[in-house]
Amino acid sequence: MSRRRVTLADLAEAAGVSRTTASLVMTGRGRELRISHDVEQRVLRAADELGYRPNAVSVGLRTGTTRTIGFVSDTVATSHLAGDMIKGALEAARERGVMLFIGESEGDPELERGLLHAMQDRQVDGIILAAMFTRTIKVPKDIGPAVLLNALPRPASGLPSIVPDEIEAGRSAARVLLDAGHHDEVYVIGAGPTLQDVPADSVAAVERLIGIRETGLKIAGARVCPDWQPEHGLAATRALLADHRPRALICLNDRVAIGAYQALAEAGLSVPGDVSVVSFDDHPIASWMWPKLTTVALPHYELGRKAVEVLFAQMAGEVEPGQVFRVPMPVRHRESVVARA
Amino acid sequence: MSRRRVTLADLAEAAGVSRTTASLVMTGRGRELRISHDVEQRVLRAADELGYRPNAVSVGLRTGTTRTIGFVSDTVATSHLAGDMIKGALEAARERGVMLFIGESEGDPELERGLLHAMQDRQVDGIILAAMFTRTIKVPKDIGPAVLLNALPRPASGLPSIVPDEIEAGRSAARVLLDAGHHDEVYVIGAGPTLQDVPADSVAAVERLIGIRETGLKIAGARVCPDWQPEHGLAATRALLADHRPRALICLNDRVAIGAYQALAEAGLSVPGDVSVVSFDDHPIASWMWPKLTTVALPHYELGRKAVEVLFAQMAGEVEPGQVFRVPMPVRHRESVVARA
DNA sequence: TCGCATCGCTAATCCGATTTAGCAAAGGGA
DNA sequence: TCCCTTTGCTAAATCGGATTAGCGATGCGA
Repeated sequence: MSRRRVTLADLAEAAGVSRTTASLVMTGRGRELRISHDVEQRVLRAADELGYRPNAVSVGLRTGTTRTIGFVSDTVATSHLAGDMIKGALEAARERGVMLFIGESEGDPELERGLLHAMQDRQVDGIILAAMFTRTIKVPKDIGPAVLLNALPRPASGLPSIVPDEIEAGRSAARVLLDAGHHDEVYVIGAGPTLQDVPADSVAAVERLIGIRETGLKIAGARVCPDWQPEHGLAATRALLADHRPRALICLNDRVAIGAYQALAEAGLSVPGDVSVVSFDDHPIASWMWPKLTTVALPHYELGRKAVEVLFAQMAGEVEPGQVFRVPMPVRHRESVVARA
Repeated sequence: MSRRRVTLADLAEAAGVSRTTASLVMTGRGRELRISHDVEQRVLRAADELGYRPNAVSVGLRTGTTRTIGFVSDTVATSHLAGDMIKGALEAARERGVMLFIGESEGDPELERGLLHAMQDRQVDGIILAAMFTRTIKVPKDIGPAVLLNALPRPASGLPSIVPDEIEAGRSAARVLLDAGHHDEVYVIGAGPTLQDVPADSVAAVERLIGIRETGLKIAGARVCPDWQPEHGLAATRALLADHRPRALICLNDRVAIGAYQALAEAGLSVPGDVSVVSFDDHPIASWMWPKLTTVALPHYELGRKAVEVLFAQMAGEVEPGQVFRVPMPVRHRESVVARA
């Protein structure tokens, strides 16, 4: 039904010129290569009439660049938490006329290799290696131009990294409470009080704690969670409330905060009247909770954008080997923190 | 640093044969074209040693098929709700050795055209046109092999569609209540009682209502919501409770149910003790609510898988023009429904 | 008028594979 | 021994562009 695609040869014939000339005009090198204004117009008009669009596969083969990048993640692509990362990458890519391949390795190195190969075979211009949770990863050999998103290379690899600025986020959370007059009776749920008391492999936990402590906020106590799920937050907060009467809680993420809300309600304590709560991540649920949760947001969208920007900057030679880009985590002020009486 | 890729020419030279022979062996047509076992082994060994992998761009140019498909959505790709759709598509694609381009049109037809062009220019073998919420869409001309995901073509277009089976889901939700002995005093929140009382353009609302009513469940009353957000569910349920004392609620999605929970709590009613609640979507939040919400799940993952399967079936000529595939919506039995005393 | 530069365009090659057509050598029948 | 197949492989064309090298015509200075 639909006619064969219009090729450069068709265009050349329609305009009555050689394929070379047609190509020169279409790639904008007409001026440079002394094609007359008259012929140029003829070609452009024909291109318009025929609806000529160059075959990107052919261009890719000839030039070696496909205006395509690969986005390989452990599972981020489809996660309910971090889809915005893809969105940021997608928009930054579109602005550059670049398409995105996506793939999920599910943490399987064999699968990851396969995906990287499939992408390299398709001549992607670069690759974004993304992780669901901020962590260190081993970088495959011969990966070509690449950046790490939400991840740091385990042995230094020279690849640039883009990560959320968790330490500053920790400071921000603490400052939210300090600014509200909470100088003591502040407890931490999810990790702490020492940097050893954290869920396994959690870069976020460690850095958030560091940031919190740097502000000088006095941490009255803390409860670790083996994992940051609502039920763990619930259990940890219940345990805390058995012996203590907090005036403020720093929950190490929003899911933990859900559990904390629950435990506080059980204990007959109101948020924020009796206890102020501040958290991290800005999971969508944070603005559905009641009262709405004040939280320090993971900037997924910005992380995704930045990854593409850095990838291109790197290909242009504008990035130091191993450079780490920290993306600020903004505070979402909502209803769960109130000034201390 | 990393050596130039190994090409077919390199392989041929290493094996001491012509490029033709090397190609025949590598594409498995050696037998057919009478290449001797000896030579075949020589080529295979060389390929293994050199780590030869065919350049997919070149193959794409020559054969016209790229083992690549495009996934274009209004916004589904990055939505917190439907990332699983991508995941299903991704896995089904991987099983077939196919890569996925993704793109988001954000509902902008101009942007959509651009994305489709970018994909067609890259010679994708087929396209999945996906929608965030089930709805009817206008299908662009000359789209080539394509399927509609979570969408139906506005003027019939011959393209196959994959949609969740919302009518059966409505029946399922009603049956959950009927099975628990709720034959009356059941109210609907979000739409109804008639098929005109629905949010604009909501296929889901209409079909869920149809299914609910088909079971013969007596709907004691209903409240429409302009949009299915928690605050609307809250308002609608408050309004309902002002005049009525329900024993069960069918919320038309989980976000509405959050609001309903809130309103019930305000009114001093417990779930499920006083009021059973059943809902739709199985948003992640449903299993975090307290008590955990019984809900009829949108099978995002299965929808995504099915889209890829149908796309390939269609290219193989195994699909009727305009065929509609309805994917079952399973009930997630949790804690919000209890047998009526 | 001759030689040379410039102008305006095109022929030919290349990218890395697949595929068609065909060639040289060996085998088989008369 | 001659001719015809069959066997086993390869040369060459092709996909759709980008790019290099170069060709004929014109203009200019000497």
